[in-house]
Amino acid sequence: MIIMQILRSYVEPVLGNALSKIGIKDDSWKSMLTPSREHSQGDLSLPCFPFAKILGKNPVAIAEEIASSIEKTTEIGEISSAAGYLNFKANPKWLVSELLSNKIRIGDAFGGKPCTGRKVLIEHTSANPNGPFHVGRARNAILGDTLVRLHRLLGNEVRAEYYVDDMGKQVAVLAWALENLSENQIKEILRDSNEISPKWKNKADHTRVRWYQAAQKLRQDETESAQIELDIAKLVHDSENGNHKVLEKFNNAFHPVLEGMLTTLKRLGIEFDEFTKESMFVTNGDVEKLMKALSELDIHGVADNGAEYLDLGSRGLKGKTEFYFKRGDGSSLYATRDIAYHIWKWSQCDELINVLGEDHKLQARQVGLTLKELGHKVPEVLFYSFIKLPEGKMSTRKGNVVFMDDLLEEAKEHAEQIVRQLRNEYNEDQVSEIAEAVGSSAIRFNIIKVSPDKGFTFRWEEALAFEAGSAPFIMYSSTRARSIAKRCAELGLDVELICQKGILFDDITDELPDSLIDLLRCMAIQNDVLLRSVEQSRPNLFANQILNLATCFNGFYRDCKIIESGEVNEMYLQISQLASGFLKSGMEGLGITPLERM
RNA sequence: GGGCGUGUAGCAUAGCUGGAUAAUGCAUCGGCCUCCUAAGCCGAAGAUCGCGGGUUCAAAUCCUGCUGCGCCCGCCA
Repeated sequence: MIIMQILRSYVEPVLGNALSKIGIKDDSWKSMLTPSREHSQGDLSLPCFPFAKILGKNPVAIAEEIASSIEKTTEIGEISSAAGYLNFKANPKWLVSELLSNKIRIGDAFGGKPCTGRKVLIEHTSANPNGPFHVGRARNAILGDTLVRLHRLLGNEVRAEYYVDDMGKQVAVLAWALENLSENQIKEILRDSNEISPKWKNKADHTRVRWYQAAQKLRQDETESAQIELDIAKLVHDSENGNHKVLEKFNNAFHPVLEGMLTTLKRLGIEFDEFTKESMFVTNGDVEKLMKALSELDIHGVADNGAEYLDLGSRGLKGKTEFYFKRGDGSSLYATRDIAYHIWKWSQCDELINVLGEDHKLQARQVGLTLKELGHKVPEVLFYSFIKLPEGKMSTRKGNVVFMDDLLEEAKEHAEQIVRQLRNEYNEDQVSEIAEAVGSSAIRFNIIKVSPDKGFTFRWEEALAFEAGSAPFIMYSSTRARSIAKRCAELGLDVELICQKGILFDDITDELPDSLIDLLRCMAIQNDVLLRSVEQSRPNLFANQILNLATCFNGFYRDCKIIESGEVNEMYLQISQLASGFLKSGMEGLGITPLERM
């Protein structure tokens, strides 16, 4: 149930009537009737400037004329004009009764329906399993998981996928190193690098990455590299030809690393429904079939050594237009396998979304154009810009990197300090539980709240700021609401029963505090914002909504005492509980852990 | 060199399907805990929305040129 759309459905007929009376007959004004920019003026506004020319009148006068010709209704509480704008304000009493009517399923943009019937497949993260997450790589996982959660909140059936790169050079390097280098050799090769943190010496993503790094270093070393390159090339070649023994070796090499990486993500509330291995499309023949199909396209071309490509220039690609899908030796490339993967994904969903770093833009374009060429739909892609450090680009090699595991620990410790300071009555288990939730939620929110296409500079002070504008701020509002409900229950009230009662329009007082009305309006648009956030794949829009909701709740909390000298105001309690529910579902949508107390 | 993205108070950001006085947090200054959790609330101050042109009744928002920054332009992944 989308309240503001309901309001619109009441406004449009009366407004259309009024407009046709003064000579505006067509419907073009409908797109001009938009949510008010100036929040204090109304909920829906119509700028009357375009009518000025048509009617030969001053827009201010037109707005006034229309305003005075429309009668208030139960739903429309106020029609006013200001500076050429015609403003409609929802009747607060109507908002209260509508919101408390239990017709709205919290967090569900489509009212009573449990499901939209849409199957959405979201592929995100898919990081090469060769080392621990740093905050840069984690932006993908956090954005992707938030998108997954928001789609679920909307009622879509979602599958979260991790595409595992289990073949090719990167894994080959890791596998080679694990087989050929001893622990002592690693120590020697990496003697100039940072030591592994003792905290993570049992976490395979942190330990095995050293083998990977050592191998990378050796490969650059002139004297050693030739034979290593040959060895690795053979492994790569075998894996690409679907050699089971080699693929198993690769699997044994990266699997513990992937497990370690997933442990980190789990701590951030991120989980996957399915892992799909890249090698599957080689071993099941899909890639072979695909390359054959591509060879038969009009835009297909062959290089001197037999390598094959598509010339996408005629399909709108600029710059270098050749898109190679087959090497001279006949083997496939990463992008080719990715296309096979996409065709497979399309066979099991209605909507396909990929979360990719901005460095993949060209590649994604090539994949998209090729899919189109083959008669498939093009997936939607959420691109994000990279996270950098104040010192510059994040680079494991240069040691200029912040590991997600360290950030999580640091955030938790910081939160623990604050909890101990603020609530010395909590025991250590409580402190730890709260701190863990606060820490990981804050990290997530810090990243979600900024627009994906914006570059992001990671700063410790910001990641560890738990004030207004952060996840803990939202969590705090939510615990306030819960604490009130608990108090009411302690006073012997059946809170749930009271909330089910709703409230009759005529039983609502005419004088409602502004902050209460603000909270109502904020709740009224929540599902609209959710829908927009999902449609545009912009989690930051919804993050902002929940921040506003928390702020509005705090205002309501200030002005509307629910319990006053032992007496409970039932309407306030119902509104508080509704807000509590909106906060909770919103937090779940963002991956913020709701707490009972903090 | 070409393509894509980005530039908004001291800092970090929101707004960019054109519309009213450009919103929020941090930092700065001032006020609020005998009152449902002060991780909070209220107030003050702070912006030539990168620069120049254009379209429009109306531009932070659309178009165009310039400029700073980022990413990409492998028969790598």
